[in-house]
Amino acid sequence: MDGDQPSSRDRLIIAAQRLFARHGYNGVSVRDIAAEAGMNSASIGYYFGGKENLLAEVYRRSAAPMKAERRRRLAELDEAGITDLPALIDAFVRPALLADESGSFLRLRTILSAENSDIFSSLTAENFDDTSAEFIDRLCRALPNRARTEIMWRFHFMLGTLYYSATGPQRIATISDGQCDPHDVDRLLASLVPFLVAGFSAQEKDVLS
Amino acid sequence: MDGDQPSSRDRLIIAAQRLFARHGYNGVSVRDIAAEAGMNSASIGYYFGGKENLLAEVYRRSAAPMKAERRRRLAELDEAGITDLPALIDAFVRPALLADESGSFLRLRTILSAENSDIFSSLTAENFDDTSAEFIDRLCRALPNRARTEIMWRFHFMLGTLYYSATGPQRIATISDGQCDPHDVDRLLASLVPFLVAGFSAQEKDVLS
DNA sequence: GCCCCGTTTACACGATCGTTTGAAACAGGG
DNA sequence: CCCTGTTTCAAACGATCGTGTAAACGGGGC
Repeated sequence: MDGDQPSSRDRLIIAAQRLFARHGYNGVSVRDIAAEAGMNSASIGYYFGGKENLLAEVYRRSAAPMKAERRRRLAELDEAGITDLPALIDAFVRPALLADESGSFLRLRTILSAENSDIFSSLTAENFDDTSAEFIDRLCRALPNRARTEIMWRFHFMLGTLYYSATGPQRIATISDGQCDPHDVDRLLASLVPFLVAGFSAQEKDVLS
Repeated sequence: MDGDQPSSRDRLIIAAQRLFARHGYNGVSVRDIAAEAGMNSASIGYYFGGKENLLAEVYRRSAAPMKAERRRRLAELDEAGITDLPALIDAFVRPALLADESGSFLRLRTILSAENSDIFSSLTAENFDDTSAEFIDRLCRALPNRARTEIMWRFHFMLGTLYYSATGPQRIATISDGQCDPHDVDRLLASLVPFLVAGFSAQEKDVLS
């Protein structure tokens, strides 16, 4: 192991990531974060200039590896010439659930989207709009006789299954008496990917609009 | 129209419902709620004894019509002898999105699940566990050669698509340049129900576990 | 030795939080 | 009209919020 300790700045980001994901943005004070990191509460003003900037830093820090992993898997698919739907969906879904332990970043994003929708939308657009567009393009290519609008709806539904698995895991665990554990990522994916593949492949119902 | 004005107590609940759904629990102060209802902030202490009790009241008040509508539609199905999957899923999904304008109750529940997971789980169990079990039973009957565990996973995914449609609607609207509007409930359902039907009907992938 | 400068600390500021209080305003029956 | 119980109000409570400030710390270059 490398003996380098994380810098004070990093310790703050890590502590904030954990607490924000657990209790939301408004539910955590700068004093809480500083205490979790073992530092003085004024240091977050020193390093980031304020609580909001710390949040932005947490968001960027967490989004980066997830984006990178998605890109890596896409490149892998390209190299192997694979274009089938299951592989594509897996390449999108798996990095989101593996990015950090038990998807605490997805949880953070869900909370932000509800609590601070203005801050959230700008952060999301900044960090994810390009990746999403890329995946929608590929989905359209994998499903050539589905309308692009319909694909976008289904992409939207897929995001829902992803976020909810990270946000509300205790619900399914309760209902199933512990038989379904959303923290077991491999088991979750084994059910989620076929579910999504079938959903994406569904015949379009004739809608009036 | 009936000339009865809503009672002061009801006005507070309605105002709280709106604000909680918009900004979360921690993001709204009792003074905000009182102002929205046009009353003094002390009245929420007078009527409910505290902010948390007001939240519980809001939750119960919002959950009731949604539950009732689901039951009504199920009874309708029973009466007509309908047991097919699309009708069943529609009976579960539609009341959630129609219960109040643009699913603000789903939004509230998502926020609570993330912000105050302890309060939330008790409220959810109190208000929804029976309904969920009922639907899972019916899903198992409609899909007799799928394992119950798998059905529960897919039920979990369905909840995700529901909640996310209410929580993060702006995302899909942005990505699609406004072509997909999650507030258009009919259009949303026209895409969502076939998606879910296909997902529920999917072949099970052979999982090791 | 000394100073310098990036870091960390303790502390105070004004604002706002949830809640409580006590009295004013209100209603209706005697 | 007064009495009684309910509802509303302004004001204040102690606690905690995010932030700013100024002093103390500590290791490398002179």
